Amino acid sequence: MNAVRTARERVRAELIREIKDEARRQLATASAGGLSLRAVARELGMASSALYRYFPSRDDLLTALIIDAYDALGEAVEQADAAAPKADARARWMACCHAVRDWAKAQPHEYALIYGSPVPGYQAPEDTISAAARVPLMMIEILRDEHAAGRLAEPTGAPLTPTLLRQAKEVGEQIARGLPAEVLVAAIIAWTQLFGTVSFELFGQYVGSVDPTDEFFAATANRMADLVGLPA
Amino acid sequence: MNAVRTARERVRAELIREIKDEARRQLATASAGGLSLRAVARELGMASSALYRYFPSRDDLLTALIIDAYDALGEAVEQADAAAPKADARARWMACCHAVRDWAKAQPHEYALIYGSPVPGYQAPEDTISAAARVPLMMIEILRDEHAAGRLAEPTGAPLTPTLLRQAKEVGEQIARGLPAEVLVAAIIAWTQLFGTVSFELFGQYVGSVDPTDEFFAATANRMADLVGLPA
DNA sequence: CATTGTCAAGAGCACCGCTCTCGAATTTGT
DNA sequence: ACAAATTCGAGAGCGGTGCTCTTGACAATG
Repeated sequence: MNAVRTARERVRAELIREIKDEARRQLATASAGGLSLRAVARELGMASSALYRYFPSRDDLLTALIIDAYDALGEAVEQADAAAPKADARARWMACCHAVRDWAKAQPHEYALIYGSPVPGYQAPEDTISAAARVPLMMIEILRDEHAAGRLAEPTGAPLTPTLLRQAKEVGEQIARGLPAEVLVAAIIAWTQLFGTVSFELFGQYVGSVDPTDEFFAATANRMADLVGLPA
Repeated sequence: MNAVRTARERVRAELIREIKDEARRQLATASAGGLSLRAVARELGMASSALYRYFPSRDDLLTALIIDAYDALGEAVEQADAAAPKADARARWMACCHAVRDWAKAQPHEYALIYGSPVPGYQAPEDTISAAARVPLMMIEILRDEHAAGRLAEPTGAPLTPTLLRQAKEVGEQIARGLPAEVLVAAIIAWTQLFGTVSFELFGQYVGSVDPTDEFFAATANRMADLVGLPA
Protein backbone atom coordinates (compact mmCIF):
# COMPACT_ATOMS: atom_id res chain seq x y z
CA MET A 1 0.00 0.00 0.00
CA ASN A 2 2.71 2.40 0.96
CA ALA A 3 4.89 1.09 -1.87
CA VAL A 4 2.11 1.60 -4.39
CA ARG A 5 1.34 5.09 -3.24
CA THR A 6 5.05 5.74 -3.39
CA ALA A 7 5.08 4.87 -7.07
CA ARG A 8 3.11 7.96 -7.92
CA GLU A 9 4.85 10.12 -5.40
CA ARG A 10 8.20 9.07 -6.72
CA VAL A 11 7.50 10.26 -10.21
CA ARG A 12 6.14 13.44 -8.69
CA ALA A 13 9.32 14.04 -6.69
CA GLU A 14 11.34 13.27 -9.79
CA LEU A 15 9.40 15.84 -11.80
CA ILE A 16 9.83 18.46 -9.09
CA ARG A 17 13.54 17.85 -9.24
CA GLU A 18 13.57 18.18 -13.03
CA ILE A 19 11.62 21.43 -12.88
CA LYS A 20 14.04 22.90 -10.36
CA ASP A 21 17.02 21.75 -12.39
CA GLU A 22 15.68 23.33 -15.54
CA ALA A 23 14.77 26.50 -13.65
CA ARG A 24 18.31 26.65 -12.26
CA ARG A 25 19.64 26.26 -15.77
CA GLN A 26 17.49 29.14 -16.97
CA LEU A 27 18.55 31.25 -14.02
CA ALA A 28 21.97 31.35 -15.63
CA THR A 29 20.72 33.23 -18.67
CA ALA A 30 17.86 35.24 -17.20
CA SER A 31 18.23 35.98 -13.51
CA ALA A 32 15.56 35.89 -10.83
CA GLY A 33 13.18 38.45 -12.26
CA GLY A 34 13.27 36.87 -15.69
CA LEU A 35 12.60 33.31 -14.70
CA SER A 36 9.82 32.15 -17.00
CA LEU A 37 7.56 29.26 -16.06
CA ARG A 38 6.48 28.94 -19.68
CA ALA A 39 10.08 28.59 -20.79
CA VAL A 40 10.72 25.93 -18.18
CA ALA A 41 7.61 24.05 -19.26
CA ARG A 42 8.56 24.38 -22.91
CA GLU A 43 11.99 22.95 -22.27
CA LEU A 44 10.47 20.08 -20.32
CA GLY A 45 7.96 19.40 -23.10
CA MET A 46 4.89 20.02 -21.02
CA ALA A 47 2.13 22.60 -20.86
CA SER A 48 2.86 25.66 -18.75
CA SER A 49 -0.31 25.09 -16.82
CA ALA A 50 0.91 21.68 -15.73
CA LEU A 51 3.71 23.27 -13.74
CA TYR A 52 1.15 24.72 -11.36
CA ARG A 53 0.45 21.21 -10.10
CA TYR A 54 3.93 21.24 -8.62
CA PHE A 55 4.50 24.87 -7.73
CA PRO A 56 1.45 27.00 -6.96
CA SER A 57 3.18 30.14 -8.22
CA ARG A 58 6.37 31.46 -9.68
CA ASP A 59 7.40 32.75 -6.29
CA ASP A 60 7.09 29.29 -4.80
CA LEU A 61 9.47 27.94 -7.39
CA LEU A 62 11.79 30.81 -6.58
CA THR A 63 11.53 30.06 -2.87
CA ALA A 64 12.44 26.43 -3.47
CA LEU A 65 15.47 27.51 -5.48
CA ILE A 66 16.50 29.96 -2.77
CA ILE A 67 16.32 27.37 -0.02
CA ASP A 68 18.24 24.90 -2.17
CA ALA A 69 20.89 27.54 -2.78
CA TYR A 70 21.29 28.39 0.90
CA ASP A 71 21.55 24.71 1.70
CA ALA A 72 24.08 24.03 -1.02
CA LEU A 73 26.22 26.92 0.16
CA GLY A 74 25.92 25.84 3.79
CA GLU A 75 26.82 22.30 2.81
CA ALA A 76 29.89 23.46 0.88
CA VAL A 77 31.12 25.54 3.81
CA GLU A 78 30.55 22.79 6.35
CA GLN A 79 32.42 20.31 4.20
CA ALA A 80 35.30 22.73 3.77
CA ASP A 81 35.49 23.15 7.52
CA ALA A 82 35.37 19.42 8.11
CA ALA A 83 38.23 18.91 5.66
CA ALA A 84 40.47 21.42 7.45
CA PRO A 85 42.69 20.42 10.38
CA LYS A 86 40.48 20.77 13.43
CA ALA A 87 43.30 22.13 15.56
CA ASP A 88 44.16 24.96 13.18
CA ALA A 89 41.43 27.53 13.63
CA ARG A 90 42.82 29.93 11.07
CA ALA A 91 42.99 27.16 8.49
CA ARG A 92 39.35 26.33 9.21
CA TRP A 93 38.42 30.00 8.94
CA MET A 94 40.21 30.48 5.65
CA ALA A 95 38.74 27.25 4.30
CA CYS A 96 35.23 28.47 5.05
CA CYS A 97 35.86 31.86 3.46
CA HIS A 98 37.26 30.30 0.34
CA ALA A 99 34.41 27.81 0.23
CA VAL A 100 31.92 30.67 0.14
CA ARG A 101 33.80 32.41 -2.64
CA ASP A 102 34.36 29.25 -4.65
CA TRP A 103 30.74 28.25 -4.42
CA ALA A 104 29.63 31.75 -5.41
CA LYS A 105 31.92 31.82 -8.41
CA ALA A 106 30.77 28.37 -9.50
CA GLN A 107 27.06 29.28 -9.23
CA PRO A 108 27.01 33.07 -9.59
CA HIS A 109 23.33 33.24 -10.44
CA GLU A 110 22.30 31.20 -7.46
CA TYR A 111 24.49 33.40 -5.31
CA ALA A 112 22.86 36.51 -6.75
CA LEU A 113 19.52 34.92 -6.01
CA ILE A 114 20.22 34.76 -2.28
CA TYR A 115 22.60 37.67 -1.70
CA GLY A 116 21.53 40.12 -4.37
CA SER A 117 18.75 42.62 -4.08
CA PRO A 118 15.45 41.14 -2.94
CA VAL A 119 13.21 40.03 -5.80
CA PRO A 120 10.37 42.49 -6.61
CA GLY A 121 7.36 41.56 -4.54
CA TYR A 122 9.02 38.56 -3.01
CA GLN A 123 8.79 38.02 0.74
CA ALA A 124 11.26 35.54 2.20
CA PRO A 125 9.39 32.81 4.08
CA GLU A 126 10.52 31.42 7.43
CA ASP A 127 12.19 28.36 5.95
CA THR A 128 14.83 30.43 4.25
CA ILE A 129 16.26 32.07 7.36
CA SER A 130 17.31 28.86 9.07
CA ALA A 131 18.98 27.73 5.86
CA ALA A 132 20.64 31.13 5.59
CA ALA A 133 22.09 30.83 9.09
CA ARG A 134 24.28 27.83 8.34
CA VAL A 135 27.31 29.84 7.18
CA PRO A 136 27.42 32.35 10.06
CA LEU A 137 26.84 29.51 12.52
CA MET A 138 29.79 27.67 11.08
CA MET A 139 32.03 30.70 11.53
CA ILE A 140 30.84 31.15 15.09
CA GLU A 141 31.53 27.52 15.85
CA ILE A 142 35.15 28.03 14.89
CA LEU A 143 35.38 30.98 17.25
CA ARG A 144 33.69 29.09 20.07
CA ASP A 145 36.09 26.18 19.73
CA GLU A 146 39.03 28.51 19.77
CA HIS A 147 37.68 30.52 22.66
CA ALA A 148 37.03 27.40 24.68
CA ALA A 149 40.65 26.43 24.11
CA GLY A 150 41.71 29.85 25.38
CA ARG A 151 43.50 30.74 22.17
CA LEU A 152 41.30 33.62 21.08
CA ALA A 153 42.98 37.04 21.33
CA GLU A 154 41.13 39.84 23.06
CA PRO A 155 39.39 42.26 20.71
CA THR A 156 41.06 45.64 20.24
CA GLY A 157 39.71 49.03 19.26
CA ALA A 158 37.36 51.45 20.94
CA PRO A 159 34.96 49.96 23.49
CA LEU A 160 31.48 49.16 22.24
CA THR A 161 28.44 51.22 23.16
CA PRO A 162 26.02 49.81 25.75
CA THR A 163 23.19 49.24 23.28
CA LEU A 164 25.41 47.35 20.88
CA LEU A 165 26.81 45.30 23.74
CA ARG A 166 23.31 44.39 24.82
CA GLN A 167 22.30 43.41 21.30
CA ALA A 168 25.38 41.25 20.96
CA LYS A 169 24.79 39.60 24.31
CA GLU A 170 21.23 38.72 23.34
CA VAL A 171 22.32 37.13 20.10
CA GLY A 172 25.17 35.40 21.88
CA GLU A 173 22.87 33.79 24.40
CA GLN A 174 20.96 32.13 21.61
CA ILE A 175 23.65 31.00 19.22
CA ALA A 176 27.07 31.68 20.70
CA ARG A 177 26.92 30.91 24.39
CA GLY A 178 30.23 31.64 26.07
CA LEU A 179 31.56 33.94 23.41
CA PRO A 180 32.35 37.51 24.56
CA ALA A 181 30.08 40.12 23.03
CA GLU A 182 33.06 41.97 21.57
CA VAL A 183 34.08 38.85 19.67
CA LEU A 184 30.57 38.37 18.38
CA VAL A 185 30.44 41.92 17.05
CA ALA A 186 33.79 41.37 15.34
CA ALA A 187 32.40 38.15 13.87
CA ILE A 188 29.40 39.97 12.43
CA ILE A 189 31.74 42.51 10.89
CA ALA A 190 33.84 39.71 9.41
CA TRP A 191 30.76 37.88 8.16
CA THR A 192 29.58 41.08 6.47
CA GLN A 193 33.01 41.63 4.96
CA LEU A 194 33.12 38.10 3.58
CA PHE A 195 29.88 38.40 1.67
CA GLY A 196 30.53 42.01 0.79
CA THR A 197 33.78 41.05 -0.88
CA VAL A 198 32.26 38.12 -2.74
CA SER A 199 29.37 40.28 -3.90
CA PHE A 200 31.61 43.10 -5.06
CA GLU A 201 33.74 40.65 -6.97
CA LEU A 202 30.79 38.92 -8.60
CA PHE A 203 28.94 42.13 -9.36
CA GLY A 204 31.95 43.66 -11.03
CA GLN A 205 32.87 46.43 -8.61
CA TYR A 206 36.52 45.40 -8.55
CA VAL A 207 36.97 45.56 -12.31
CA GLY A 208 39.83 47.93 -12.90
CA SER A 209 41.29 47.68 -9.42
CA VAL A 210 41.95 44.38 -7.65
CA ASP A 211 40.88 42.19 -10.53
CA PRO A 212 41.63 39.25 -10.58
CA THR A 213 40.59 39.18 -6.98
CA ASP A 214 42.18 35.97 -5.67
CA GLU A 215 44.97 37.54 -3.65
CA PHE A 216 42.89 40.45 -2.45
CA PHE A 217 40.30 38.02 -1.21
CA ALA A 218 42.86 35.95 0.66
CA ALA A 219 44.34 39.11 2.21
CA THR A 220 40.88 40.29 3.26
CA ALA A 221 39.97 36.95 4.81
CA ASN A 222 43.23 37.00 6.77
CA ARG A 223 42.58 40.54 7.99
CA MET A 224 39.18 39.39 9.19
CA ALA A 225 40.74 36.43 10.97
CA ASP A 226 42.96 38.94 12.73
CA LEU A 227 39.94 41.07 13.58
CA VAL A 228 38.10 38.26 15.33
CA GLY A 229 41.24 37.34 17.24
CA LEU A 230 42.30 34.06 15.64
CA PRO A 231 45.98 33.19 16.23
CA ALA A 232 48.24 33.42 13.19
CA MET B 1 16.15 81.31 -32.81
CA ASN B 2 17.94 79.59 -29.97
CA ALA B 3 15.10 80.56 -27.69
CA VAL B 4 12.57 79.01 -30.05
CA ARG B 5 14.52 75.79 -30.38
CA THR B 6 14.81 75.79 -26.65
CA ALA B 7 11.04 75.96 -26.30
CA ARG B 8 10.58 72.48 -27.65
CA GLU B 9 13.68 71.13 -26.01
CA ARG B 10 12.59 72.50 -22.70
CA VAL B 11 9.31 70.65 -22.73
CA ARG B 12 11.24 67.60 -23.84
CA ALA B 13 13.68 67.87 -20.94
CA GLU B 14 10.76 68.43 -18.62
CA LEU B 15 9.04 65.29 -19.89
CA ILE B 16 12.19 63.24 -19.53
CA ARG B 17 12.37 64.40 -15.95
CA GLU B 18 8.75 63.47 -15.34
CA ILE B 19 9.24 60.04 -16.83
CA LYS B 20 12.25 59.39 -14.64
CA ASP B 21 10.43 60.68 -11.58
CA GLU B 22 7.47 58.42 -12.21
CA ALA B 23 9.78 55.49 -12.92
CA ARG B 24 11.59 56.14 -9.66
CA ARG B 25 8.27 56.18 -7.90
CA GLN B 26 7.34 52.83 -9.42
CA LEU B 27 10.73 51.42 -8.51
CA ALA B 28 9.56 51.62 -4.92
CA THR B 29 6.78 49.11 -5.46
CA ALA B 30 8.25 46.92 -8.18
CA SER B 31 12.02 46.84 -8.25
CA ALA B 32 14.32 46.95 -11.26
CA GLY B 33 13.12 43.83 -13.02
CA GLY B 34 9.47 44.83 -12.65
CA LEU B 35 9.73 48.35 -13.95
CA SER B 36 6.96 48.67 -16.52
CA LEU B 37 7.08 51.26 -19.27
CA ARG B 38 3.39 50.81 -19.84
CA ALA B 39 2.64 51.55 -16.22
CA VAL B 40 4.79 54.67 -16.33
CA ALA B 41 3.04 55.83 -19.47
CA ARG B 42 -0.36 55.06 -17.98
CA GLU B 43 0.42 57.12 -14.90
CA LEU B 44 1.61 59.99 -17.07
CA GLY B 45 -1.53 59.79 -19.19
CA MET B 46 0.24 59.04 -22.44
CA ALA B 47 0.53 56.13 -24.82
CA SER B 48 3.20 53.61 -23.98
CA SER B 49 4.62 53.94 -27.44
CA ALA B 50 5.24 57.63 -26.88
CA LEU B 51 7.80 56.83 -24.21
CA TYR B 52 10.05 55.38 -26.87
CA ARG B 53 10.54 58.89 -28.22
CA TYR B 54 12.44 59.63 -25.02
CA PHE B 55 14.03 56.33 -24.10
CA PRO B 56 14.81 53.87 -26.90
CA SER B 57 14.33 50.93 -24.58
CA ARG B 58 13.53 49.94 -21.04
CA ASP B 59 17.20 49.36 -20.36
CA ASP B 60 18.01 52.93 -21.38
CA LEU B 61 15.52 54.22 -18.86
CA LEU B 62 17.11 51.94 -16.28
CA THR B 63 20.56 53.21 -17.20
CA ALA B 64 19.43 56.79 -16.76
CA LEU B 65 18.03 55.94 -13.34
CA ILE B 66 21.24 54.15 -12.38
CA ILE B 67 23.44 57.07 -13.35
CA ASP B 68 21.14 59.46 -11.52
CA ALA B 69 21.34 57.26 -8.45
CA TYR B 70 25.14 57.06 -8.49
CA ASP B 71 25.30 60.80 -8.91
CA ALA B 72 22.85 61.47 -6.13
CA LEU B 73 24.78 59.22 -3.78
CA GLY B 74 28.08 60.77 -4.79
CA GLU B 75 26.64 64.22 -4.28
CA ALA B 76 25.34 63.32 -0.83
CA VAL B 77 28.71 61.94 0.23
CA GLU B 78 30.65 64.90 -1.12
CA GLN B 79 28.37 67.31 0.66
CA ALA B 80 28.74 65.38 3.90
CA ASP B 81 32.50 65.54 3.58
CA ALA B 82 32.43 69.24 2.82
CA ALA B 83 30.31 69.87 5.90
CA ALA B 84 32.78 68.07 8.17
CA PRO B 85 35.76 69.85 9.77
CA LYS B 86 38.50 69.58 7.18
CA ALA B 87 41.20 69.06 9.79
CA ASP B 88 39.46 66.11 11.43
CA ALA B 89 39.99 63.19 9.06
CA ARG B 90 38.06 60.71 11.16
CA ALA B 91 35.10 63.05 11.33
CA ARG B 92 35.20 63.35 7.54
CA TRP B 93 35.44 59.57 7.21
CA MET B 94 32.53 58.94 9.53
CA ALA B 95 30.47 61.63 7.84
CA CYS B 96 30.97 59.95 4.47
CA CYS B 97 30.07 56.52 5.82
CA HIS B 98 26.94 57.82 7.47
CA ALA B 99 26.03 59.74 4.33
CA VAL B 100 26.11 56.51 2.32
CA ARG B 101 23.94 54.74 4.85
CA ASP B 102 21.50 57.61 5.24
CA TRP B 103 21.10 57.98 1.51
CA ALA B 104 20.59 54.25 1.09
CA LYS B 105 17.96 54.13 3.82
CA ALA B 106 16.17 57.12 2.34
CA GLN B 107 16.11 55.65 -1.19
CA PRO B 108 16.40 51.90 -0.63
CA HIS B 109 15.13 50.98 -4.07
CA GLU B 110 17.57 53.23 -5.83
CA TYR B 111 20.33 51.77 -3.68
CA ALA B 112 19.25 48.26 -4.61
CA LEU B 113 19.30 49.36 -8.22
CA ILE B 114 23.00 50.18 -8.12
CA TYR B 115 24.36 47.84 -5.46
CA GLY B 116 22.03 44.88 -5.74
CA SER B 117 22.38 42.01 -8.13
CA PRO B 118 22.82 43.06 -11.75
CA VAL B 119 19.56 43.30 -13.68
CA PRO B 120 18.90 40.28 -15.97
CA GLY B 121 20.35 41.02 -19.37
CA TYR B 122 21.54 44.44 -18.38
CA GLN B 123 25.09 45.51 -19.27
CA ALA B 124 26.40 48.55 -17.47
CA PRO B 125 27.53 51.20 -19.98
CA GLU B 126 30.70 53.24 -19.57
CA ASP B 127 28.92 56.29 -18.17
CA THR B 128 27.94 54.45 -15.03
CA ILE B 129 31.43 53.57 -13.87
CA SER B 130 32.68 57.13 -13.58
CA ALA B 131 29.56 58.03 -11.64
CA ALA B 132 30.09 54.96 -9.47
CA ALA B 133 33.65 56.03 -8.64
CA ARG B 134 32.69 59.19 -6.81
CA VAL B 135 32.28 57.60 -3.39
CA PRO B 136 35.53 55.59 -3.36
CA LEU B 137 37.38 58.62 -4.72
CA MET B 138 36.04 60.69 -1.88
CA MET B 139 37.28 58.19 0.68
CA ILE B 140 40.69 58.08 -0.96
CA GLU B 141 40.91 61.84 -0.94
CA ILE B 142 40.51 61.82 2.82
CA LEU B 143 43.34 59.34 3.10
CA ARG B 144 45.55 61.32 0.74
CA ASP B 145 45.05 64.51 2.70
CA GLU B 146 45.85 62.73 5.92
CA HIS B 147 48.84 60.95 4.46
CA ALA B 148 50.20 64.20 3.04
CA ALA B 149 49.95 65.67 6.52
CA GLY B 150 51.91 62.72 7.86
CA ARG B 151 49.16 61.69 10.24
CA LEU B 152 48.28 58.34 8.69
CA ALA B 153 49.33 55.33 10.79
CA GLU B 154 51.26 52.54 9.13
CA PRO B 155 49.15 49.52 8.16
CA THR B 156 49.51 46.46 10.35
CA GLY B 157 48.96 42.78 9.69
CA ALA B 158 50.70 40.27 7.51
CA PRO B 159 52.64 41.68 4.54
CA LEU B 160 50.83 41.68 1.20
CA THR B 161 51.69 39.29 -1.60
CA PRO B 162 53.67 40.66 -4.58
CA THR B 163 50.80 40.36 -7.04
CA LEU B 164 48.41 42.23 -4.78
CA LEU B 165 51.04 44.89 -4.15
CA ARG B 166 51.49 45.33 -7.87
CA GLN B 167 47.75 45.60 -8.46
CA ALA B 168 47.46 48.18 -5.71
CA LYS B 169 50.37 50.18 -7.07
CA GLU B 170 48.80 50.28 -10.52
CA VAL B 171 45.51 51.54 -9.17
CA GLY B 172 47.34 53.98 -6.94
CA GLU B 173 49.22 55.54 -9.80
CA GLN B 174 45.95 56.41 -11.48
CA ILE B 175 43.78 57.62 -8.66
CA ALA B 176 45.78 57.78 -5.44
CA ARG B 177 49.23 59.02 -6.27
CA GLY B 178 51.43 59.12 -3.20
CA LEU B 179 49.37 56.71 -1.14
CA PRO B 180 51.20 53.55 -0.02
CA ALA B 181 49.87 50.38 -1.62
CA GLU B 182 49.14 48.87 1.79
CA VAL B 183 46.89 51.80 2.65
CA LEU B 184 45.10 51.47 -0.67
CA VAL B 185 44.38 47.80 -0.07
CA ALA B 186 43.05 48.66 3.38
CA ALA B 187 40.90 51.33 1.76
CA ILE B 188 39.41 48.84 -0.67
CA ILE B 189 38.64 46.53 2.23
CA ALA B 190 36.98 49.41 4.09
CA TRP B 191 35.04 50.47 1.01
CA THR B 192 33.80 46.92 0.60
CA GLN B 193 32.85 46.74 4.26
CA LEU B 194 30.93 49.99 4.04
CA PHE B 195 28.69 48.87 1.22
CA GLY B 196 28.53 45.32 2.52
CA THR B 197 27.15 46.57 5.81
CA VAL B 198 24.64 48.89 4.19
CA SER B 199 23.50 46.11 1.85
CA PHE B 200 23.13 43.58 4.65
CA GLU B 201 21.11 46.06 6.67
CA LEU B 202 18.85 46.98 3.78
CA PHE B 203 18.41 43.45 2.55
CA GLY B 204 17.43 42.21 5.97
CA GLN B 205 20.39 40.03 6.91
CA TYR B 206 20.75 41.67 10.31
CA VAL B 207 17.16 41.03 11.34
CA GLY B 208 17.33 39.12 14.59
CA SER B 209 20.87 40.13 15.46
CA VAL B 210 22.15 43.73 15.34
CA ASP B 211 18.81 45.25 14.43
CA PRO B 212 18.37 48.24 14.72
CA THR B 213 21.74 48.65 13.14
CA ASP B 214 22.68 52.24 14.02
CA GLU B 215 25.28 51.49 16.66
CA PHE B 216 26.67 48.47 14.88
CA PHE B 217 27.14 50.58 11.78
CA ALA B 218 28.96 53.30 13.70
CA ALA B 219 31.18 50.72 15.37
CA THR B 220 31.98 49.14 12.00
CA ALA B 221 32.80 52.46 10.38
CA ASN B 222 35.13 53.26 13.27
CA ARG B 223 36.85 49.88 12.97
CA MET B 224 37.40 50.60 9.30
CA ALA B 225 38.82 54.01 10.09
CA ASP B 226 41.26 52.20 12.38
CA LEU B 227 42.07 49.74 9.62
CA VAL B 228 43.07 52.43 7.13
CA GLY B 229 45.19 54.15 9.75
CA LEU B 230 43.18 57.27 10.57
CA PRO B 231 44.07 58.82 13.94
CA ALA B 232 41.42 58.56 16.64
C1' DC C 1 -15.44 -2.96 -11.53
C1' DA C 2 -16.81 1.48 -10.17
C1' DT C 3 -15.25 5.42 -7.81
C1' DT C 4 -12.12 8.73 -6.44
C1' DG C 5 -8.18 11.57 -6.88
C1' DT C 6 -4.48 13.19 -9.81
C1' DC C 7 -2.76 14.82 -13.86
C1' DA C 8 -1.69 17.24 -18.57
C1' DA C 9 -3.56 20.12 -21.73
C1' DG C 10 -6.06 23.88 -23.86
C1' DA C 11 -8.39 28.26 -24.03
C1' DG C 12 -8.44 32.61 -22.28
C1' DC C 13 -7.48 36.90 -19.30
C1' DA C 14 -4.69 40.86 -18.49
C1' DC C 15 -0.32 42.30 -18.67
C1' DC C 16 4.46 43.13 -20.71
C1' DG C 17 8.40 45.29 -24.24
C1' DC C 18 8.64 46.78 -28.54
C1' DT C 19 7.67 48.16 -33.64
C1' DC C 20 5.34 50.39 -37.20
C1' DT C 21 2.35 53.54 -39.24
C1' DC C 22 -0.32 57.69 -39.57
C1' DG C 23 -2.05 62.19 -38.83
C1' DA C 24 -1.24 66.41 -36.23
C1' DA C 25 1.67 69.83 -34.49
C1' DT C 26 5.78 72.42 -34.52
C1' DT C 27 10.13 74.06 -36.11
C1' DT C 28 12.85 75.37 -39.95
C1' DG C 29 14.23 77.27 -44.47
C1' DT C 30 13.15 80.27 -48.05
C1' DA D 1 4.26 84.26 -44.96
C1' DC D 2 4.26 79.85 -46.78
C1' DA D 3 6.09 75.32 -47.80
C1' DA D 4 9.22 71.70 -46.25
C1' DA D 5 11.21 69.05 -42.78
C1' DT D 6 11.19 67.38 -38.35
C1' DT D 7 9.12 65.88 -34.10
C1' DC D 8 5.50 64.18 -31.67
C1' DG D 9 1.41 61.30 -29.64
C1' DA D 10 -1.64 57.72 -30.46
C1' DG D 11 -3.24 53.38 -32.08
C1' DA D 12 -2.86 48.74 -33.75
C1' DG D 13 -0.42 44.73 -33.50
C1' DC D 14 3.39 41.05 -32.61
C1' DG D 15 5.04 37.61 -29.55
C1' DG D 16 5.85 36.97 -25.01
C1' DT D 17 4.58 36.61 -19.78
C1' DG D 18 2.01 34.69 -15.12
C1' DC D 19 -2.00 32.73 -13.89
C1' DT D 20 -6.94 30.62 -13.83
C1' DC D 21 -10.50 27.58 -15.16
C1' DT D 22 -12.36 23.78 -17.51
C1' DT D 23 -12.12 19.42 -19.75
C1' DG D 24 -10.93 14.84 -20.48
C1' DA D 25 -7.68 10.96 -19.65
C1' DC D 26 -5.31 8.15 -16.48
C1' DA D 27 -4.07 5.62 -12.31
C1' DA D 28 -4.95 4.27 -7.49
C1' DT D 29 -8.41 2.81 -4.20
C1' DG D 30 -12.39 0.28 -2.21
